[in-house]
Amino acid sequence: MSTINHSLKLLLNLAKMQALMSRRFDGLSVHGIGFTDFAILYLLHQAPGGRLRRTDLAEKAGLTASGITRMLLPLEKTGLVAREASERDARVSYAALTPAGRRIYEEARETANAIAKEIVPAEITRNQSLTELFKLLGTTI
Amino acid sequence: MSTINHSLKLLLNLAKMQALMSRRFDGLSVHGIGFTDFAILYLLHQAPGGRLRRTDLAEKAGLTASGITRMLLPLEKTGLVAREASERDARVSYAALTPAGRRIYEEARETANAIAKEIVPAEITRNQSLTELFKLLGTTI
DNA sequence: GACATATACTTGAGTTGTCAAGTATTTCAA
DNA sequence: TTGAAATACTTGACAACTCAAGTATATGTC
Repeated sequence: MSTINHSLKLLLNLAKMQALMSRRFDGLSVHGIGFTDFAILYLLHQAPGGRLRRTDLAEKAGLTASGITRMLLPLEKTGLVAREASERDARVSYAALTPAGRRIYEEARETANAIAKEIVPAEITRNQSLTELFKLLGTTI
Repeated sequence: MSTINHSLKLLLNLAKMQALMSRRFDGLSVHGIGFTDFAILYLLHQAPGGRLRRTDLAEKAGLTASGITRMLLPLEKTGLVAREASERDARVSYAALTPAGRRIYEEARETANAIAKEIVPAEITRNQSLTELFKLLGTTI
């Protein structure tokens, strides 16, 4: 085979797009957070009780356990996320959204929604095949 | 609006998928290169004369000018890419694929093709809407 | 032909992750 | 009930970028 297959081409495009996109989301910096921070706040906001085990949060965000430790550090320092221990298992600790975290999230969400709309034309998001892709790959947030 | 719109959800998924994916491409390390290195070699391989201006390469790869300088450094050091000056414009320099670079690229391509096939089921790649997405966003590699 | 502006690139400093290895706790099987 | 293996997390060292600011050259305008 002397060329790249379609799957690989798609992944190259995906990588490029993600790079461009994440730079656009610098607009979130007015709220003092980055794109990944936003994803974390979103996941916590969605979770029952506004909290998740660090491992689960890592998995949902597509990060490693180590990556989550690193990303949560500044969020805990600024008080957007609190660390909570589990009384059942001394190994686990939770990341929980604080009231301040919730407030920032809700503000940042408006900005993020606006940026996303700019980047991705609305018709595209209604296209089934993309959700199919994510489903098949098991990466749905 | 109290929730995330579809565009934003799509972008969150995209980011997650890209993170997972790029970790899978650690398989390229047997060739001594990473995923972005591979993308660079691919773009040079494709280009007429096997070379591109650094700026153009950056744009095509979705990196900044600074990022390209940084990424090319080790590739030049290991001799996969050569720096060539322009005789028309003293500001520009080209990145050119060397014979060694071409060889490594061709080897790595087989690995990358195989990994991509594993990650993305073939049916998906035939789905138009994804290419539509990339086209509309103008990010096609 | 001189000067403002644009373009191509590099560099310093910082951010956001990774992997490999380490620590603590839990679970399971003999 | 005692180890061996698994799980949850953290840490050190490093990679792969980013932005802001700098240098050098080119271009267009008066």
